[in-house]
This record gives sequence, structure tokens and C-alpha cells, in this order.
Amino acid sequence: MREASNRSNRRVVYETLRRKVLTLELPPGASLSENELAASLGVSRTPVRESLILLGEEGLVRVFPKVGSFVSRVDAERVADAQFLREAVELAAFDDIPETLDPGLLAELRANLEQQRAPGLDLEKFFELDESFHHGLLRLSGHGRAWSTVVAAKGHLDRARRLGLHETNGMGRFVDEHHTILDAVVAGDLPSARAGLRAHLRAVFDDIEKTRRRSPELFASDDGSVPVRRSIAVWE
Amino acid sequence: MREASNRSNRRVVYETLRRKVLTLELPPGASLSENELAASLGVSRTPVRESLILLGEEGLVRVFPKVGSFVSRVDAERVADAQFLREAVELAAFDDIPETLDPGLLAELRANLEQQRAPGLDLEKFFELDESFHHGLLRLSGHGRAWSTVVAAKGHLDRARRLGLHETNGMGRFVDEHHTILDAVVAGDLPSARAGLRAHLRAVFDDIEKTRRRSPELFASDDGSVPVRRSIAVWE
DNA sequence: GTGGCAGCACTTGTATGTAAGCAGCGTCGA
DNA sequence: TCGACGCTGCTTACATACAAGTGCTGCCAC
Repeated sequence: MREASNRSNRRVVYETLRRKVLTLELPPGASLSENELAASLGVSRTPVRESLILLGEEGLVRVFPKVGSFVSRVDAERVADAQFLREAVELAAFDDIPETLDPGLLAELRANLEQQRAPGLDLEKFFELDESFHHGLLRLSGHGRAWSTVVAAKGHLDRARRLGLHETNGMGRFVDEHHTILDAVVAGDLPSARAGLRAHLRAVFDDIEKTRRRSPELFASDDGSVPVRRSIAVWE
Repeated sequence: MREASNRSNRRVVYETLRRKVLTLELPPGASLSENELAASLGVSRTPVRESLILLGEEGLVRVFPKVGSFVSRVDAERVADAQFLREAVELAAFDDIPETLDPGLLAELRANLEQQRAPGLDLEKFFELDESFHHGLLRLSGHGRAWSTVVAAKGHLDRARRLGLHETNGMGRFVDEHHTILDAVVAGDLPSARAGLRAHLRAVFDDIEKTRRRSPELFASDDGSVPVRRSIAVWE
């Protein structure tokens, strides 16, 4: 099956840039010249440009015609929007949890949680497991495909979370909450599962808000002006 | 190609194509050659190609490398996904309705409903008003910005609705439901508003399902094969 | 020193050229 | 008759050339 080849140059460039933006390797405000990126990635401007357009639609990049392209600042409003959307979707999915859960999927979720408990877990690996866990919760109710929309909308939220966890180092608590939620689902106690999930997502959000109050400069809202070219400390 | 407009060619082409796909002026399966479109729109292939990539990300167009680009068939799974997402978002918004509603926004919504009652309402105009109404409901709770994500996700749903309304001609009932919902919100009766909205959205969905059973060929799910080139009756 | 202006360097937007792959069709051989 | 095979014309993917606008920079007049 020749599906739109995942190996196309554009796909590679897009995924590379997206990852770098989300992991803050490309920090908010960073300049993204089509020419520079093309040269450094060893491709022409075309796939780079097409990737920047896609990232622009996602809100992760701002393109100023004839001026330049820049990684967008973390926008508190967009973070709140994404939080609202994901909470709405993940909670609504619980309404459609079937009587008997898919055993294979359940095993997958348990294995995932096991890995979250691994000692010395890398931060990026944790995020990966966290994503997979929440996606799995949606799949339990047959709404796994809605996850891609959530993912596309929550770029700003993810960057904010990374900023927060860099500062608080408190991912252990989130892992505990994951266990509690899954246990409630398995026990068929949906009200508890709902409450637990809502509290979990809200806790993440509150964490972000704390970070925002502590380091407001990271969250300066995008008002349409071109970012000033200064370096900002992103972590440490 | 002189554009006195500050809107880029790409934006114009993108919006034109998107509108034509959603209104079924470009029916599912239609071929979208970059060259042909560029010639007929009076631009080069570049903005056309970039627009097709964006529409591809939205799922409205399928691009087969080295083969061709086609308007995607209405995919029942994607319709269901969009229905789930919009219902989740619109219902969750009701949780955040403020005590006192924004008077200007309320007046806007009432004026909108008034127009929905206009005699001999054009179908496309109705869809426009419907969109605006639901967006307005979100804005009442301060979650207006989440609408754009819903819009981006519900392309397949919109096409399915158009197919359904062409066959049933029953938009009057939906207008009544709009009134009922808004009245409940204004009265502060959120449980009724929630129930009414859910029933409303489900009714739309059921309507689509009826159409699907009647005309399954319009909904053939996209399995990765290139559409066969045959003409299908889209309405009438 | 300072204000103003011209020009340059660099940006994205658009157009076009080149590469490479699939599909359909006609031909040719058995 | 029928199947294999290569040609041909189309497609998108990628590279590059050109256009047009922006903002910095440094020179120059005062």
C-alpha cells in the first residue's frame, strides 16, 4: 500500500521542526529562515516552506510576509483553549466506555504505566508515555481517532507543560494519578474516573499557571509584533 | 499577476477550494490537478499546491504522490469523530456559562435566529447562520476560540450534513431547536440547555446516518485507493 | 553629534524548471 | 485470444530563479 509516503522530505522536515519546537530546542521567538533551515537540513526551500506553513496553521510558528518566520511565543490564551478542548474530549469519551474493556488495550495501558514508574525516567520519555496513555484512554471508548485533533490543538499546552516540569520536577505525582484513573476505569467506577481525570488535567494546568506567574516573559502573548532578537533562558 | 489585495494568493486559493469542497461544488472523488487548478485560477502551481497540502491535512483532499489529488470521499468514521468532538466541546462549554450573559452577544444571537426564520432561506445562507449560532454559543462561555479547532475537524461532517439536507429539506426543525436551546440558556436552565443541545446535535447526526443508509455510495470510506472516475449524482 | 535618506541584505511569495513514478494503452508474440 | 511489455502522457515532489517588500546600516549634510 503506497500511502502518502511517510518518507517524503516534507514529512521529515515537518516532524523534525515540530519536535524541536515542542521540546523547546527551538525556543519561542527563535528565527526560522527558510534558507537557513533548507541549508542545514540539506533540502531545498520547498519542503521547508511547506512545513512552516503547516506549523503556522497549528499556531506553533508565526510567518510575517517579507520579514521572517519565528517560533511563536507560548500564548496563555491558546494554552487555556487547548486545556479546555482536551478536557472536554477526554471526559466525554468516558461516557462511551464499554462494559467490558479491550483486554489487549488494557494490557498495553498497564505496561505503559509500568514504564512510567521506571527509575530515572527521562523527561522526554515521560512525555511520550503520557501522550500514549491519554491516547489509550480515548481508544478504550472507541474514540482514539479524536486524539489527532487534540494533538494538533495542544502544541502551546505541551510547550507550557515542559516549561513547568523543568521548573517543578514533579512528574511522580502525575504518574500516581494515572494509576488512580485507570484503576477507577477498570473497577467500572466512572464517576471516580471522571473526577480523577478532571483533577489530573486541572493539576497540570494549575502547574502551568504557576510557572506563568513565575516566568511571565516566557508566556508573552503574541500580539503580532516581530519577536525581538534576544536570548531567553529556557531551562536550568 | 497583480494582487492589490493584502491577502496572499495562497489564502484566496485555499479558501476558494475549501468552500467548493464543503459545498459539494467539488464532489467527492473529483480530480484536483495542480496544473488545471493553477490555470483556471490564474495563478502558478505553488499557491495551489500549498493549498492542497493544507486541505490534505484537514482530510478534505487526498494526495497520492505521483498519481493525483482528489476530493476525499465522505468518510463515515470521520463524520462520527467530528460529531463526537463537537458535542464534547459544545456541551463542556455550557459548564462555564457565566451568571450574566454578554448583552451584545445575546442580541447578536437573537438577530441570528431571526434571520434563520426568514422565508425562503437559501441553504448555504442557513449553514452560515447555523455556524455563526453555534460559534456564538461557545462565545457565551468565553470559549469562542475553540471553535476554530472544531471547524477544522468537522469538514466531513459538514459535507454529510449538506447531503442530508439536500435530501430531507428539513432545516425548519433545526431552527426551532436553536430557539429552544437559546431560551433555556437565557432562562438559566442549563440542564435543559444541555439536553436540548445534545438532542439537536444527535438529530443532525441521525439525519446523516439516514442519508448514509439511503445513498451509501456517497460515503464509501477512503481505503487508500484512487477514486474511479465516474460521475455520481450529488443532489436532486 | 545627529537627523535623514539611500542602498543593501535578507526575507517570504510566486513562477517555473527538473526529476521520478504510476497508469493506461497499444503492440507484439505465443 | 490473451498476456506481457514498453511507450507515452500525465501526475506530484523537489529545486531553483525571480519578484517585491522590509528594516537595518552606514554615509552624508548640517
